[in-house]
Amino acid sequence: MSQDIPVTGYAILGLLTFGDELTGYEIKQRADITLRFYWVAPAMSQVYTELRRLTEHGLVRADARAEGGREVTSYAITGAGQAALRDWMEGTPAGFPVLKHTVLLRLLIGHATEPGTTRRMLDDYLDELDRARADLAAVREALRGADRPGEPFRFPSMVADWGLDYFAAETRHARRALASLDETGPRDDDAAD
Amino acid sequence: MSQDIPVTGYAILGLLTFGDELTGYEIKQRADITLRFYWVAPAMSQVYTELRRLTEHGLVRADARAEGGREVTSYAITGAGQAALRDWMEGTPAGFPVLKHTVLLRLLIGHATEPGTTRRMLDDYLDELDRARADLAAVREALRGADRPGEPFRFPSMVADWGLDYFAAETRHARRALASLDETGPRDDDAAD
DNA sequence: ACAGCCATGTAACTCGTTACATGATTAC
DNA sequence: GTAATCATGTAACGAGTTACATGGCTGT
Repeated sequence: MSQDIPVTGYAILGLLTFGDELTGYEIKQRADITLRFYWVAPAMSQVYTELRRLTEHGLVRADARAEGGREVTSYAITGAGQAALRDWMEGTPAGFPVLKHTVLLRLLIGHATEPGTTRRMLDDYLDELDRARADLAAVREALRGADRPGEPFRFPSMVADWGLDYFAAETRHARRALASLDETGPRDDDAAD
Repeated sequence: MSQDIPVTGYAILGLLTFGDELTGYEIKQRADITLRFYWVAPAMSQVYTELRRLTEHGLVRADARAEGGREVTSYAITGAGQAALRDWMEGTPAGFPVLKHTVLLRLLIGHATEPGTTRRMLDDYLDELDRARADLAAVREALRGADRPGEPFRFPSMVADWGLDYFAAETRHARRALASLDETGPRDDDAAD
């Protein structure tokens, strides 16, 4: 049933389960505000590639219409698509999240550079975290009113709350790391060792 | 100075800053217990590919010797390698972590499957989290005694503590999501909507 | 004797990216 | 009129994976 579709394909399929018919362009936009936090923000070209594959497998239906002078194609999930998605969700082992955390990677080898570099990196990270937090918080707010059990945005809301807590935790960790860096003293030439 | 080296290359370079000369095989092992949590556990073949590239760029020195009947090659970071690593750490913008979180992705579209599937997934995730936590805790313990400011494992310890807190937070989030799923009632056929 | 670990690599392949290309519609 | 946004693709490429291949050394 569900063969040869990469996870991003299922992610796109998932975006199409919220009711609307979407163009590739719109899927990219939705991905940028949702998937981006937990999976990836796929490139436009990747979205189109994936949509073609899904169409070939019969998991989505392409609905091409002429809108003014240009061809616009919307995509809707098919019955087979919903079945494939369900199969995937039931039949795939949880799989541990993969974290590509450049900040932690660079903190790990912090001894290979000056403390100031590491501090600057952590400060930058705090800024970016705050931006991400604000973006996600806006998304979360937009879901209010339809986030109770049985309502359409229940699961997206749960995920958004999870993500907001995650960002909050990351902020705490980065602050703690900064504080720990200061333990040596702002200029680290006396108390070391 | 630092051109054309993928992040995993710098990660390997970083592993070589802790003093030892390592074989490709040993690097893979170290990566599996450290990098795996914050970056990736590269495939063996990838480790060798990267080592060849680093050698070509003069960032590591390959030290081949005959050990019994077989050729064993150890790698050590060079001065140029340390400079390249420092350049990379100073000159690269922080870059937001990329999270490929299949569990969150599937929770996001939880409405597309039965509640039991989602519960099972979260239960599995809790198990895996506990295993990962135990693995990382063991690593953390091994660093004790050399984790103060100025000591060699200060930064690895900071990162391990960060990671342990992260796993703890994930555990809380998964439990909260499970609790929230139960809000509808263990069998969800009455109070929904 | 045989399994499991140590050690090194090649080949084929896939996901996903960046760069490039095109053109229509909308907002200022 | 012109910039931004909507919309769709192709081509080249790179990082990283799995599968395959080889062989010595070590413990039981």
